[in-house]
Amino acid sequence: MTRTGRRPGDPSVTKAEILHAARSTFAELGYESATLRRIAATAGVDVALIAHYFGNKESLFVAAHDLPINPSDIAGMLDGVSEDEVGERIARFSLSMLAVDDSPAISLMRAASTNAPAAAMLREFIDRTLIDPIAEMLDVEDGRERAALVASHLLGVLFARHIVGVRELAAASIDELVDAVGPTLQRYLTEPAWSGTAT
Amino acid sequence: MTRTGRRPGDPSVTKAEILHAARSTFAELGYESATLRRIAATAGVDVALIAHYFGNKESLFVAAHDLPINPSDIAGMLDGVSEDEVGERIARFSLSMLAVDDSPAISLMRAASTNAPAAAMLREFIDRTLIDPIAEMLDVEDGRERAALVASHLLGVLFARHIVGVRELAAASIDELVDAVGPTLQRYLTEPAWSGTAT
DNA sequence: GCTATAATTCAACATACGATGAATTACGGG
DNA sequence: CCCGTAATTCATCGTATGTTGAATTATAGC
Repeated sequence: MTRTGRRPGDPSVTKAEILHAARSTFAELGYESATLRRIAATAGVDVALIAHYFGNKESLFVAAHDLPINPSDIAGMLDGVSEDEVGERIARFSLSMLAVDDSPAISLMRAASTNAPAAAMLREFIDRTLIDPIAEMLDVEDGRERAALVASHLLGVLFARHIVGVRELAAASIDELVDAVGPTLQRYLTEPAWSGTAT
Repeated sequence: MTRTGRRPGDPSVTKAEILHAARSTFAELGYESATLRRIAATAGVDVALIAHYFGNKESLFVAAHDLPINPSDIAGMLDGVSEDEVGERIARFSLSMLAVDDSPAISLMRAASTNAPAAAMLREFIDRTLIDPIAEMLDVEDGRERAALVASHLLGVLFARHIVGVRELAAASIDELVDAVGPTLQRYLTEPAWSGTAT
């Protein structure tokens, strides 16, 4: 059995396996509890190889979460949708994309809870992929506040369903969630101005 | 300077200081990153004293989060509130109680993200202090599902505001949040049946 | 085909953690 | 006033972590 040294085959698949293992391990355990050794073991690789490719743990985390969704996805999805369907559309798109136990979104949420850089990543991600495009589409003065409320509700559903494991939500299907949450998002987006959020 | 041995004064205040330090440290850093040594340092105490009083880290965590709010608080607060004000009432009560950076709720949320026992604690807490009393008050078939949606939104606002630090929500006052979120909760609670959540 | 370079593992490091046991000091009941 | 007991610290252990450097093997360019 060959133990040390370079092994035959394409190195890029090894690298991809590391990223895959990192994603699912971070998603399952969060940033601090996901150890490099465990990720390496999952990827069938020595710890040092991770350092070789990614330098340190934080860089690996960043690399593993870099391109989950790009902002144009949401923007494109909103294209040509009638105003009164936009809430359901956002709910369905976001939830079906993100409501999976080992999705990068859940991973980021887990990590963000205990790790400041991860929280910054998630904040930026929410800004770029949710708040920015939604606010731009709405094109009203308090658009960002409305979009932030939408984002907060989606985050809450994901948190309650996948992290806390609230029974009533964990038992619900995506369709049922969309039916329940969609109209709420709709209301946040198109209800005529209420007392209002911050300046 | 006295270094070792028992020190003068009431030991119960020392114990209380440990619990206080534990709460704020867990709230700030989450379960894994909040080290016993740091908590001890914050409390001005040696690590071993924590072990003496609480046994191990998990027991300390449980002790530090044991009685933040009891179920009757919510139940009592809902007493005699007219049906169309209940959403705002829950929003105001929950948010003013929980929307503080070092509140036990935020601490539990942080810990729940990466620690299964903490997630179980939070799940039970949500069940007992939110879903149970609200569902009982509603007294309709899908009461628990409605209450779970309320809880998820509240969790989302807390998560987005205090953990992720979404600007638009962090900048908003409690009153503004209540104005925005209250009607949504109201809708979840009293809107005539929609397509529905799980069985 | 040779060789420089990249890929990969092994071994080890310094550090920090949670836990434990022994020692020292103050308190409280008789 | 004395003595058992509780409160508190010190010292240390075993373990696990992230990181680093040296050694070994396959690949790719000439």
